[in-house]
Amino acid sequence: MVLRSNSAAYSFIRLQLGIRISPFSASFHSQSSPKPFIVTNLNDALKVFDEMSQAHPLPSVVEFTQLLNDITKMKHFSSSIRLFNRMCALGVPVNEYTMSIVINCCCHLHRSNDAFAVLGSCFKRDIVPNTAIFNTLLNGLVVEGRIREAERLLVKVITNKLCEPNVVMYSTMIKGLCKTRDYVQAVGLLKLMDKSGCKPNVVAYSTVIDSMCKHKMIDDAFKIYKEMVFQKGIPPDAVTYNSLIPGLCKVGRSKEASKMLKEMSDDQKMSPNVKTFTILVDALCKEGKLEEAEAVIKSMPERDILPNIVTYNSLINGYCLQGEMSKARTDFDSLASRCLIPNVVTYNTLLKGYCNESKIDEAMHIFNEITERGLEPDVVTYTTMLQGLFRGKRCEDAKELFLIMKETGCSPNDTTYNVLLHGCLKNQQYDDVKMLLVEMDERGYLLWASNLSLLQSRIAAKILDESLFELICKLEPENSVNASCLDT
DNA sequence: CTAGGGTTAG
Repeated sequence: MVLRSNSAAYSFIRLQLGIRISPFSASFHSQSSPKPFIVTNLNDALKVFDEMSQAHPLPSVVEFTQLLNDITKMKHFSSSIRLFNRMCALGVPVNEYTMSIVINCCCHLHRSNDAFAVLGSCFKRDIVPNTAIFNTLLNGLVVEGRIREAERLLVKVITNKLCEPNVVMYSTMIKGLCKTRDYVQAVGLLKLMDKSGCKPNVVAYSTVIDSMCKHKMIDDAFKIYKEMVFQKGIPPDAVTYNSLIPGLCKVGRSKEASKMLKEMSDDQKMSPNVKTFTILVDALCKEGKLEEAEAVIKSMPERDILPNIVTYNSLINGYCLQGEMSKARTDFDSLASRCLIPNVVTYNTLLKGYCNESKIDEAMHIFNEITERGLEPDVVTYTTMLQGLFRGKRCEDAKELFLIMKETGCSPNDTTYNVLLHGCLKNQQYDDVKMLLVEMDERGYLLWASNLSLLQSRIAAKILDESLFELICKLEPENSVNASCLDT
């Protein structure tokens, strides 16, 4: 149970802050007044603040707080906090609303400790924190992964009646519990809300559903979904579907995903968009169901949704995976007539397709086309091309390209190094192995399992020197991924 | 002022 009874009244906040809690202090009611200034950037805002702070008499707390709110909305959280401190120094009688903005800023900066310090000064100033303030604090802890502390805070809020917890507060706690995969407690809290009269809504349920979908617990997710819809009568919304559809795709159940997407499309209140459809198209392509993927794309305009370049990248990738390069090429060539501009991912996809077919000259052609079209080859482009060159046994070209890559300022990453290492080992380019291992070690990159076994076998066969073992051990291969796909 | 979601390539 989350809400075990706890008699250590007040202790959590008091201990944490060293402050006295006065829940019965009078609340401050500010009057609203028109906005004095309109600011759109930080510099203007800071100028306005300077003017305000030099005015006689000093503008009211309401005006200062509105300015603070504007700066916070521009996401200049640190500046807001600085100005708040200056307000306090000026003697502006800050109120509950000012405090909530500052606490919000601290939490956005992942500094809940500072947020609690602000809460402490609320109590000192006899400002009663409201539910929104406690929700923000709770969320701050959850965002920082301090789930146990978040739980304790919630318990204190309830047992000490610091504020009336609402559905937002419970949902925030549920998010935290899901984060640690504590679904027993997360679901328990849903039930407890029900009993306590604070009925869980679609957000509370969808939080749990989404987390389960992300962790491939699709059956559990549907159990909660059914409970929500059929037992509680809460209809799903677009967010619920956007969790369940990718969740089904992720576990290879694209048929059900496509049924669900149709269900979603039939609902007038729901609006699946191009991303929702692209998830399904991509899943179908990866399962090799290209005709179905094409059908989904064809059906999109009927729903006033136009496939974009990302949708077509998935389709092109699907054909590349099936080895149907001519179809991939046809779709690629048709992009212009659909008013779509290929991006670097499009080219990388085709490049990989040609490399997999060992059509290195075609791949080279695509590679050159990237720059001709005014795009920049990225680390994926270079890595794919390097892999293709090694596959075509063009080791000298590969080494040359690696140099060009570095010269143009494109930093190789761990995949690049593993691809190079694999290529060298498979092509008997043993002179380069040590240099690559040293550079990987310098950058802290991990060794793929496939490369580890290649290295071990070469050492066992006395082709490579035993002294490399020490270096290999430092690359922590036990944590690395299996890249046996390279051997195809 | 506070809680949940979604796309492509090595």
